Amino acid sequence: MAATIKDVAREAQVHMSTVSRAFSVPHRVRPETRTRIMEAARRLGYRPSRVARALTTGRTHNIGFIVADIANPFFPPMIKAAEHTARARDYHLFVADASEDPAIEAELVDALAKQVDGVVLCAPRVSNAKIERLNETIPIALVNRKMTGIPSVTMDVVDGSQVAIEHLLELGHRKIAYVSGPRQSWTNSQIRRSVTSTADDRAEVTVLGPNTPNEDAGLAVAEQVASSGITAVLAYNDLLAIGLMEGLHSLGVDVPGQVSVIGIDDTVLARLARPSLTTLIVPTPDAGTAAIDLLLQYAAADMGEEEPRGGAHISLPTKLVVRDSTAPPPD
Amino acid sequence: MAATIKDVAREAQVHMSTVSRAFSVPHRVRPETRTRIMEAARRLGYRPSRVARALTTGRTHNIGFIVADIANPFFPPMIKAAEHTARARDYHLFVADASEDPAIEAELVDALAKQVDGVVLCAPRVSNAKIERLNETIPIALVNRKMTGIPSVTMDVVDGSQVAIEHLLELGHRKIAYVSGPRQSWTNSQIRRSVTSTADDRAEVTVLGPNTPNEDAGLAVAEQVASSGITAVLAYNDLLAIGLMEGLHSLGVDVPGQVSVIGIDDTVLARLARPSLTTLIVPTPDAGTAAIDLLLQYAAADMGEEEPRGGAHISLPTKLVVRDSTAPPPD
DNA sequence: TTGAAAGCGCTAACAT
DNA sequence: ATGTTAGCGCTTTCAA
Repeated sequence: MAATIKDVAREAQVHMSTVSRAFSVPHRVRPETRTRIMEAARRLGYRPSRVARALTTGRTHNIGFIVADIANPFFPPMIKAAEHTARARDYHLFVADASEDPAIEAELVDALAKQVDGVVLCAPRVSNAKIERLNETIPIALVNRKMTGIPSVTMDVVDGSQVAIEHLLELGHRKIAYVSGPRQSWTNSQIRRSVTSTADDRAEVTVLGPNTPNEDAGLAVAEQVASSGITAVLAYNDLLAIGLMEGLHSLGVDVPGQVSVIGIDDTVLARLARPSLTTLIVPTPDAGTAAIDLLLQYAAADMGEEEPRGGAHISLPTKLVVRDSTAPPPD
Repeated sequence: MAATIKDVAREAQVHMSTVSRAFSVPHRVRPETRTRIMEAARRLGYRPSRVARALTTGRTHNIGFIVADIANPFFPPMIKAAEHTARARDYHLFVADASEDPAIEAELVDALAKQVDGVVLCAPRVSNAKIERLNETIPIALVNRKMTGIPSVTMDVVDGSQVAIEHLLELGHRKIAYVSGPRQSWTNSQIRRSVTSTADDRAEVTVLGPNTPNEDAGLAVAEQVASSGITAVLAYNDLLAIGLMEGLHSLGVDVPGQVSVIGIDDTVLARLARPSLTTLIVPTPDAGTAAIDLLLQYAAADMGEEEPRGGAHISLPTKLVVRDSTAPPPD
């Protein structure tokens, strides 16, 4: 059996509360006593039990990190950064995959609520109302969704898709499609709106979707694109864009010769695809880090350490990277 | 404040121990009482505290899942499957990223030990001796490493790389290189050995490396490949293979015209790369699932519920998928 | 079938 | 600066 605080106390000839202090408020115990305790702890291989600690303090030092789909290459860099940041703050990360399902998402929050100090919801598919309700149980931070009263970090896709559309316009495209993502995605609605308003009367915009944000869905939408006279498309993400390119390729439609394609996210795939994909760089690692910090700050406030502020919002800049999938439209 | 077992007890007019039973051993409480309790619990929105439960039972219902690099596309599908499997067994997953660093790996196990029932080490970089020692603290299961006395699941890369080399041999290659992965990787040594013994005296084999298993390292090794008369290479993983292809491309070396390249893992990238990458399919999701089940089984035994068996080992089959990066050598 | 009581490992007043 | 004590929310003997 592993050593407990009691064992250390006996070994160091002090009371257990002194051992406790030595670990949690070191400066409140005499240096010599402290070293004696630390020595004893080391000899016994003692590590404080975070579980027991959580029970008394009410803080678990754990964070829930819920994503729509771990296998979507958009998320891993974000998870990685979040995990590193959390660890640097002495927090551990529960990672859970909601399979793009709002119900699972909510259930996951409930299931984790009792053993985390907060949860970050990445690209949540669940409704605002539900998030509101969940946030009453447990502090929540959002990534890729903005809600008043809840800390959140988003990527500036409004600006980004505007830049993307301008790029297409400059190339001379006048029939543009937006290959939409999931209906429940906040980002998706932001992009759609931005695309429409940017094109305004300078180009005709068709919205294709909603779609599950994966390659297969992109593949499936190729036919519509090919048969509609569209010369350029912006897709909700790289996965859809790449699927679309494959679909167009097998339909004998040349990219970018006949149709230009732009993705969003700049996942590893974008650079590797042929033609390489023009896409929007979104700073996913920064988002992961920012979300953790925001949550921790918010959760601390929630514990009464300071006034809750709630509504902090961080918007991260995006950047268009032009590669080989965009060109002027055919004559 | 969230409802506790006490609140439910009061609401249902029973003693808290009865509530406890209603949740953990339902059949040991009278049906009517049970429904009354469940009703009360529902009304109060009660969820048992896993933290408190862990303190008494000694089982946290959490699992640690430590990978070398979350951002390496090899891992996400495995993490996803593991998380789903764990959840189906009522377990939550701590995911941690060891950054390919043995020291961090060990530290992570120690840090998590107190709040998990076991940890699965994926592609561990840490030494056997250290794993042995860690396993005394907390049940461990291994992925991509075989050790007597510790449950593990590996991919059959010995067979796989044999098949890969035979493929190259059949195409007529006689000067082959193995672009090695990290020195501490068990899989790496397995492959290296298998490559050498398969080629035997039928081809000359050069080992290039060790290398960090990423694109940059692959890129860096291109020059050596180009200048050595090698006509085919098997790489430790897809990342290295793809980096190598890029490197060769920028050196003006044609793949597969002048040099054939084979990867391992069949990550999403392999199909997308140009030329598309011939590679070994390894069943990462199955590995994730198997690891969780093995660990849980082992951990249960460890708690005295049955005789510990320890050494279970599962080997998952691999399969060569031939794409466009392999061809006969130049005349 | 249910209740009473002890205790899991730790922290946090409070007392000394 | 350190010891005492109560208690976090739950499970688990032991009694009734």
